[in-house]
Amino acid sequence: MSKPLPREFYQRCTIDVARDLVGRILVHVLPDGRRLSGRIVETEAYLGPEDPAAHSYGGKVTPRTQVMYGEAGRSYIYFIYGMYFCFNVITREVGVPEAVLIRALEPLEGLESMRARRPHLKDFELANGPGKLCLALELERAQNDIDIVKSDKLYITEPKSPLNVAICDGPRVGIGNEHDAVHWPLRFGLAGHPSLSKPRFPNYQE
DNA sequence: TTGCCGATTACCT
DNA sequence: GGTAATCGGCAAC
Repeated sequence: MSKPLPREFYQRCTIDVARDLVGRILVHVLPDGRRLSGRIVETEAYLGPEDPAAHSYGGKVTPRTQVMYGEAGRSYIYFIYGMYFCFNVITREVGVPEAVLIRALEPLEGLESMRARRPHLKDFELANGPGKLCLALELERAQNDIDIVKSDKLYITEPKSPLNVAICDGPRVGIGNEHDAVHWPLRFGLAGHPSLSKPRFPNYQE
């Protein structure tokens, strides 16, 4: 098994973590031995009490958001729109409820499994959105609040061959119209990658 | 290519 | 009871 990124990686400034996670590899090894993985091509930073788009806005603590106050390097998976899951990683120190949402992957391992579940999709479309990547990697409630620094089943690691591609940024997706948080450039992506989610990054010219 | 809409449920007020 | 860090289908342009 390749080495998970260390706790220190996630204990830094959330914006830096979000940008630095782009290009790295998310791995999920299932109980039956199947290995599902993909290159992270898009992320978003969520900045805690002062971020109107964060679940932890205003320092809110609920059964759902409790994980956000925990240790950096744990997973935060929540159920949304009655049908989908979203996968996040907790950042910063204990008590500071910030996280990075993983928004899109380029599928790398386990393509047969992913195609079998979504036969009508092209390979690059199997995980090009936060809900879709959870379907592709089979991430759900059971994977919430896992320590992805210590786990050998769910972790993020360095790619064998890093891509030398520019990282673009833009406003976050799906967070409504309140405040000027709509415009904060907290979304990061591998410039021009086919597996980026919709909508397109506005400031990136292909 | 863009935009609207319905699906479906946990969570919060 | 309203709404959400979404997706896929379909209509219109």
